[in-house]
Amino acid sequence: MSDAVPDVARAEIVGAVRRALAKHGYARLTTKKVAAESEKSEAFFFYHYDTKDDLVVAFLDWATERSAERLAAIDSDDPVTRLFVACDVLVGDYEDEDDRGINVAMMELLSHAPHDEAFHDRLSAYKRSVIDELAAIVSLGIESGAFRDVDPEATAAYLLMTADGTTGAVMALGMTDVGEKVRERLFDYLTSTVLADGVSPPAAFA
Amino acid sequence: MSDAVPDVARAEIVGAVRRALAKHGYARLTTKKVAAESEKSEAFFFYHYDTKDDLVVAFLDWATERSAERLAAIDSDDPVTRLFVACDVLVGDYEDEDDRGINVAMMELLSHAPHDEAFHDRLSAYKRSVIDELAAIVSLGIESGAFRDVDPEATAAYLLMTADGTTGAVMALGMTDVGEKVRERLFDYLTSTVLADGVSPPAAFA
DNA sequence: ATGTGTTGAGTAAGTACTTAGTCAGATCGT
DNA sequence: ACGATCTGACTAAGTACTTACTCAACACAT
Repeated sequence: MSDAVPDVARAEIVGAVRRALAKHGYARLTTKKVAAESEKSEAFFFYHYDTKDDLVVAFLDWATERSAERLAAIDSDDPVTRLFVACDVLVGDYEDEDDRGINVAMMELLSHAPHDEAFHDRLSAYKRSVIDELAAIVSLGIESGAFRDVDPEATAAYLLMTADGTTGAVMALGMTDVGEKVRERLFDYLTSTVLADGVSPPAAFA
Repeated sequence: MSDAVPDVARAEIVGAVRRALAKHGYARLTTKKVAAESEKSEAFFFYHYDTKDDLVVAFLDWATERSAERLAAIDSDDPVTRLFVACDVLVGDYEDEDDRGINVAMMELLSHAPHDEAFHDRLSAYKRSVIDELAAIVSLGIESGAFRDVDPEATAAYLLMTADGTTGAVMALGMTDVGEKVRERLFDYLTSTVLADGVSPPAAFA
């Protein structure tokens, strides 16, 4: 669909937007700064995309796709493992600088979503899909008897909101101590409230 | 401290910045748009504050103070009631348009915090103070025997992160259904994990 | 008269986006 | 085979406009 932009050009553009966002933030983003993050000229970006906003949307599409793929890539048949790993992925890795930049950028676009329809549409679709994905894991666990009979949708939403809030404080403000504590509580919650009696968390999340 | 700006002028300025942020977002905020939200001229704002950023910081100071006051204003001696009401306040009221605008604006400033030291300093101090406040309530509850022997700091951080994530998705994306579900789960969490055996939630939070 | 508050009319430095053109390589008629 | 022509990718140098911020001048209370 609408693949007017060649892959190699889009990769270059998305990379430059990503680096510029990490360095300056969305509010201070200019097309000049984007171009400065690549070897190409400023006009190069306007040759492939019509407006500055389209550049950012291209980055956002890439970022949401990447995040969705990371969730989908969890390769385990065990619902218990899948749920713990999924939450771990959603909270994010604040040691990794690239990851941090991408997460902060997505947050800034999220908070600008009320004023930008393209951001709003893409981000709410993304959040919905993550909730669906988590709810599917929860449903699977209930069927297999590993989980209690909780409401899958509500549980999924609850877990995602906790993860989102944590990435905000940790990635944007650097409150890593809070991040550690919340991660711990979150896994405690899964163990005590979602897992059925007698089921233990995966070894890595003790 | 540093009350160079008269109260009446500051109120006018903070109000105009608040309305401009609600209407356009931080990324698209201009001093012209701020002035358009008041009867005063653009130069009026530069007479009282040196830079555009100072105007936004004045708003941020007002907003964090307002939020902190709301938490502190909870008037109950019962730790159970105080904890439930505090969480209710933190998740926010997404029916109220003003409240929504303020919360979205604070979120946008939060996600810009990595690129703005003034934002970073104010917002991390604010988050810390909220965690402290919540932790104090939890400690009180433990002493009184109404709560289990949980870690006050970790529990406080966990609750705040969940509330923060929820306001994000709900206020910025309008996912009110998710908000309802999470609120419900959050109160369930308090009831089943924080409250001691036999202690019931306040009537309003059944 | 002096100081405090306020403004209309600026200005220099950006801002997103355009234009007119270069250039490498595919396609073509002969 | 070989030049002519076309096409998509790319850019240097703009353009029209917006931006944050300034300043001389005015109002008015003390």
